[in-house]
Amino acid sequence: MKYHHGNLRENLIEQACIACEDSGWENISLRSLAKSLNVSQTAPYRHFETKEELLAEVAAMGFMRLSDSLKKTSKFLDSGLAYCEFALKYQNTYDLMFGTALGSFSVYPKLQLEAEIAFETLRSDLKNHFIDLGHTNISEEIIQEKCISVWAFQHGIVGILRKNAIAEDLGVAKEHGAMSAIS
Amino acid sequence: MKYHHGNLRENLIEQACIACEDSGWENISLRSLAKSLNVSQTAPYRHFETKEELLAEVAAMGFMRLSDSLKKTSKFLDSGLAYCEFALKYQNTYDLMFGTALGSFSVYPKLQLEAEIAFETLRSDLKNHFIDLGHTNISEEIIQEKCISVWAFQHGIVGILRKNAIAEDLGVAKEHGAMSAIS
DNA sequence: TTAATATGTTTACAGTGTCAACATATTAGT
DNA sequence: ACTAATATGTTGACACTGTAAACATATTAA
Repeated sequence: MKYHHGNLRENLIEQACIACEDSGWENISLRSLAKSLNVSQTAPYRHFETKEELLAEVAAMGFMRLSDSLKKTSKFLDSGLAYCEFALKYQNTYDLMFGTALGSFSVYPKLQLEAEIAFETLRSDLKNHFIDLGHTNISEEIIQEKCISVWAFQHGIVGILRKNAIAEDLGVAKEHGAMSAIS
Repeated sequence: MKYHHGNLRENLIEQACIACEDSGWENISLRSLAKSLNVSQTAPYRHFETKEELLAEVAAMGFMRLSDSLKKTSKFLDSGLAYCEFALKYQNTYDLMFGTALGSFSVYPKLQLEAEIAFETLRSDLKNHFIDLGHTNISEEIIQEKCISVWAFQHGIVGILRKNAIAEDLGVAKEHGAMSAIS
């Protein structure tokens, strides 16, 4: 059950998650990761074919945590805020999840699965929200569509505002967020 | 007027733009860029303090081209489409412009300026759109706010859809885009 | 014409991802 | 229990990378 190191694979993911949030995915190096775990520089290659494969694992963990954050909210309108908070609290991880480090999610089944779970969480919240509002006969397609809108909008707001390219008033945008996209 | 190479600085930016769109900003290297211009590996450092400074220049060019694309549209509703088309046509450049390669735009005055010009283009289109619709007394603040919404939404849609994380039906989303964000 | 400055080169350092060859610990098959 | 297969780890190497320091020369300004 126990090989040389024990569970190098999980330890690598764990350390990579920390390193990612600490200093961004671009500054993660397999070599320093390996060194910090007292293991040779090429040891990670027994567990990941490439660095990107490890990063995909880190991103998947990010989606799991996002799902958790979303699940903690009771009302849908809080979801938007929770999403924003997650994105701003774990900026570096968020960048990995939605940035260009990884290609299409479909290359990494686990990552795709976790991303879908996060989306499903939002979708069911939205569905309940519509029910609460008395909109009872809304098709799944429309819910899906609206959900994409909400996600995209929140994602866009977060991205644009973090650039400081246009405006700094995040508070307004946050409250504005979920509301306007589903109006 | 003519130094050793002539105009190495502009040539570097030019080649970097091509290389970026060809293979992504992550695969740009100052060394290979220098080599392709028949110049020593460290020559670029006489014109850019760091690689990021060159990338900022490439991103600024991207915003200039985005502004051009937006200016070519006559009606506001076409702006959203033009934005989407730009983002999808110049994916790698778009990633540089909105991704995590550069920090806050304000570090690079020229980049910030060009980004603001692009935003202003969209904003004036939106203002005219409201006028066309008969909404005559809308405050600048609200226009600004709505404009951020539109941009963020389009940005979000592009990002999410390119991930294939949720849905593939871009056509729907594109048409859906500009409309719903300003409803 | 001379001094300052802009531009370019050579050399070097420390770091990277990843491959190939090899070593050994663990497990599976007989 | 012995053996073969496999999983895991190490060493060493290759070809890259950004960028700093020291030096050389072309152009411009005084």
